[in-house]
Amino acid sequence: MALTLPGLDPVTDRPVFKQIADHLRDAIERGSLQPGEKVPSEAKLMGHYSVARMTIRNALQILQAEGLTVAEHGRGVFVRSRPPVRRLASDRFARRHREQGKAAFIVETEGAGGKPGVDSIQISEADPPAEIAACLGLREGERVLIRSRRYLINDHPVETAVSYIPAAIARGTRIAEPDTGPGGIYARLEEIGHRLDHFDEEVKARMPTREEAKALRLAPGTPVFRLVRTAYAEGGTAVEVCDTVMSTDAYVLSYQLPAR
Amino acid sequence: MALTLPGLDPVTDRPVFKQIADHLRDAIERGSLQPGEKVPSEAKLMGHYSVARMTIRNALQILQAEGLTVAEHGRGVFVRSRPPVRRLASDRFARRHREQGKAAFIVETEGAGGKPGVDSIQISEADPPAEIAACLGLREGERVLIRSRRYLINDHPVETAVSYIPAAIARGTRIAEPDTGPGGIYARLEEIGHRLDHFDEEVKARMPTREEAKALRLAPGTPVFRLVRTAYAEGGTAVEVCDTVMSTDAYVLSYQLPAR
DNA sequence: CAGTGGTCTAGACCACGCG
DNA sequence: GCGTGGTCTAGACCACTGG
Repeated sequence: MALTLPGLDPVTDRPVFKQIADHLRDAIERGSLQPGEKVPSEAKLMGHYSVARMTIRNALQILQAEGLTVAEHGRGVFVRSRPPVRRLASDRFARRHREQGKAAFIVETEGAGGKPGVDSIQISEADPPAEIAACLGLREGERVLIRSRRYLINDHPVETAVSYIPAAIARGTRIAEPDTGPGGIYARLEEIGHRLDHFDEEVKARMPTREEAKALRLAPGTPVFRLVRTAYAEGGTAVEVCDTVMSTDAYVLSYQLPAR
Repeated sequence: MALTLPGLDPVTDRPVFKQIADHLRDAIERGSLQPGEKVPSEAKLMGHYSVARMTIRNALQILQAEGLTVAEHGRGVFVRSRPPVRRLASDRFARRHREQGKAAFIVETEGAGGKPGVDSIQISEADPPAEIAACLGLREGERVLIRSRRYLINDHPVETAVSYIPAAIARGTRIAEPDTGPGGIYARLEEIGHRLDHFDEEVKARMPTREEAKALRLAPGTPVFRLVRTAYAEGGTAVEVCDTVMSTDAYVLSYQLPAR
């Protein structure tokens, strides 16, 4: 193989498969293996190290779990290349952006030279999950409009989002239609008298569920952000909660914090 | 075993080890297996499903990579119990907190009933990495003071942090001492005339490197947050960059976004 | 077709935790 | 000592990719 890998250390206590993973990780971090490049096949690695196949596979799996490589059946194992990231600024829901008439996602994606997309739009009315009811300050029995959708950039899914709006507010408005019109949900909320004051956004990160990995076509070893954002109208009433799951590969979040 | 698991589906295409992982995942999500509880041993699962050990181990590894279980050598595999989380509010660096005389981390941890700790404090002066120099707006050749440390709650590490302060600002001040005094770095910066205006915070998440996993004693399947926070003084000069890596198990980040 | 990774078996020996 | 998970071997057959 073109790539030169060290031999095994015969004295160390470190298990063989971890040593092999270390060698490959080093090669990736040094740049000897470039993003997109093919890692030596299992057969070649078996030959190089004179070990059984399972030992090689264990080593490769470490790298995969670390998000450094992806395996493609029948083709090989490849160093992962990072997709372009989208930067979310803390003023992304400012009124001045909304007034331009497009949803935040569309504007930002086009601005970055990508093709935005939204699919899997589903709308329903139901009792809210307890966590959401608490965010919205709803009493038992008050229902919510649920809008769920998936966002794509250049036909690749990057984010799923579910919005919850008190049914008392949304019922009969364009918020309950598939196309919410220019400026999206927030523009409609302001039109019907809920002038927005601020948003609270809560950020967690974790490994995806199977469903999330599928919906976002996540490579193994890719965590997700979970954002729960609550929109407050002037006067302090919560008027919407948006629960989103995003590929951490595709996003950098950016916030401004006050010092005073 | 007390837990009842379904049998294998003889018709599906889904590989056996994935089916087994599904059964166990269901049991965890349903609550049939509670946090801290022991998953049936490999031997028992081999008996229940009549499969080879590697098949069981592959199944268990899926759950581990998903962050649902941890294996303890010689004891068994256990459903992970989530540690208490620390919530970081977006006003956590507000001056009113700083003026109480304690560092943000100490105040918050004690307030939540935990025992705060800081260790591995290292201080040096060096040329900044390119990324940091860019954040600080430094010219070639301008050096920085580097303060690195690790934060602990109840003796468990949760976060590593590295601060970079232009050497021109920090040299000869208490910022270059191991103990920065009441209110920490930011209080000292304000005392010497750099009144803080705001912070920019950039949030990413990814799987940890080996070193990070070790320093934070991360369970397999736990991603990390990487925060890079730049402090700006009134007038717009960047006076500090803080690069932190945090266990996503231990933190929820919370931000307020403007709507105007 | 050859080469690749995906799944699975049936063993082996070791290291750790606990009684 | 026994049960646990950790590492490793040496095979097998399958499914996918590409020339």
